[in-house]
Amino acid sequence: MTQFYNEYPKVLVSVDCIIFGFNGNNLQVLIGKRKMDPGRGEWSLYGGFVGANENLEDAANRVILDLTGMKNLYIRQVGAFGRIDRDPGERVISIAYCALINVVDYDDSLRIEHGLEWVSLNELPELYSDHRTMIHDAICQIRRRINHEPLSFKLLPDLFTLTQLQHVFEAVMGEEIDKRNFRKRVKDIDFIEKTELIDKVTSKRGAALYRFNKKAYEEDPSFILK
Amino acid sequence: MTQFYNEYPKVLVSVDCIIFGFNGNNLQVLIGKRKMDPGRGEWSLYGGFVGANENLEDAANRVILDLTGMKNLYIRQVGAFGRIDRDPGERVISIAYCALINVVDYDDSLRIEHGLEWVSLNELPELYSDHRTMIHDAICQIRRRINHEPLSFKLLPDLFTLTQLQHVFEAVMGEEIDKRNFRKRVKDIDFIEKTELIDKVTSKRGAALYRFNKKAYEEDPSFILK
DNA sequence: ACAAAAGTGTTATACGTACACCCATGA
DNA sequence: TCATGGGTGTACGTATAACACTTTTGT
Repeated sequence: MTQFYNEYPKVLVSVDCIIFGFNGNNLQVLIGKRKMDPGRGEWSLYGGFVGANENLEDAANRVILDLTGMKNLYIRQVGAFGRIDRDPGERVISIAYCALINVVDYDDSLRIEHGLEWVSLNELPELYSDHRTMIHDAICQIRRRINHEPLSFKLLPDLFTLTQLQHVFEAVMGEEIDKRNFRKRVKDIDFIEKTELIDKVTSKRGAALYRFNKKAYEEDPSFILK
Repeated sequence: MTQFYNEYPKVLVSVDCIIFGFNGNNLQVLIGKRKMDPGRGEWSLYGGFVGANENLEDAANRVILDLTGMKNLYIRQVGAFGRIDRDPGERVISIAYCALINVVDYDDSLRIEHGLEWVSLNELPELYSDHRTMIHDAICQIRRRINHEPLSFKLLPDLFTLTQLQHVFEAVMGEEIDKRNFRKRVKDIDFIEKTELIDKVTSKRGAALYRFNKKAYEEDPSFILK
């Protein structure tokens, strides 16, 4: 079986998934209480071991599909976490992935079935092992990317108001943005398209609904919002 | 031995090290021809397997020490690479690390002993497995960081001229920089200190030598060069 | 004397930021 | 009628980018 590298140690490799959602005000992460030893009962990200014939990203997508029923999400590797004693059971090296989902698309019964909770970033409890570091690294990465990649739309429905979009940016960056300046910048971005539709849910007056035009983006993916 | 996760597959985990140097004009990477199967004779990064009781970064530092005799280098994780068939021998997941060294400090006999070559980024040959992707990801990361972290000095001697420093930035970013604008920005950075020393090697007139003041940096690590 | 690299300021433009009021509607 | 969120423009200051000539010295 092993042909070349007989003499070297093998270790368990897992993926841990940081699933971000947006509740209108805050970025939230899906966490749950561990249902197995070691660490039973501690708050934890959801993860899984990488199969012998499974790519890392496939493993992450498998875990996320299991958790959310969703496919083809925006997903990025956050990094490898391999501290010797990071898993109290035995040596496990874990590759963290983060994904962004629109919570409205999420079938909440799946969340309950898995015993998961949406927790706002600023209300995170103590977490198992190095999971807090993973989340921290993930949010740093998203902050870096949000002004250069069309991330923000992944956290929103297909149709969204500019106020909703602004709230996503504010939640990710952790600071308030001036409404007029924000809208001025958005106007310059061709692939954020105004539709004829009006959202009457979030305000009495009604707000114009916008849409991310993927084709327009792919024709000219230059994108610097700030 | 295995207490908790008996049923899951274990795999080999390695680190691959992307060692960047600067030759005065170009960024260069240390690569060598593989001396073992699989892939014997192909150009490759230098790596090593992660020990059962070894942290990932420790493994990377071990490999780099072996290769260069140098410790405490600037080192960053680039990412985990785990495509099923990335290693033709058997499943190996590799964590890529990049390091920056000042080539003048490097004992060239070690390079020769390991059969390594400095190769400029724009002259890379075909590389073993996914090593080209690793290098690509590493340089992208350095480009992102060079304006926010004091990286550039790691590629230079302790004393350097502003022209040398500018050449580092140009090599990393892959574009020319205006000399006057560059020097203007450097003047605003307190921890890049002018010394009384003059370098007479690189020019007839002589150029002032500068130094990175680590203490000053740590007191005020805010740093945006561009 | 000349070649080669060091060193030095000004100006125009673009960009980011601060800021306050009217509008439309449902309750 | 009033409370709520939607929508709009300007002025100022800062940061960035473009640009050319003089100095020193070794050969």
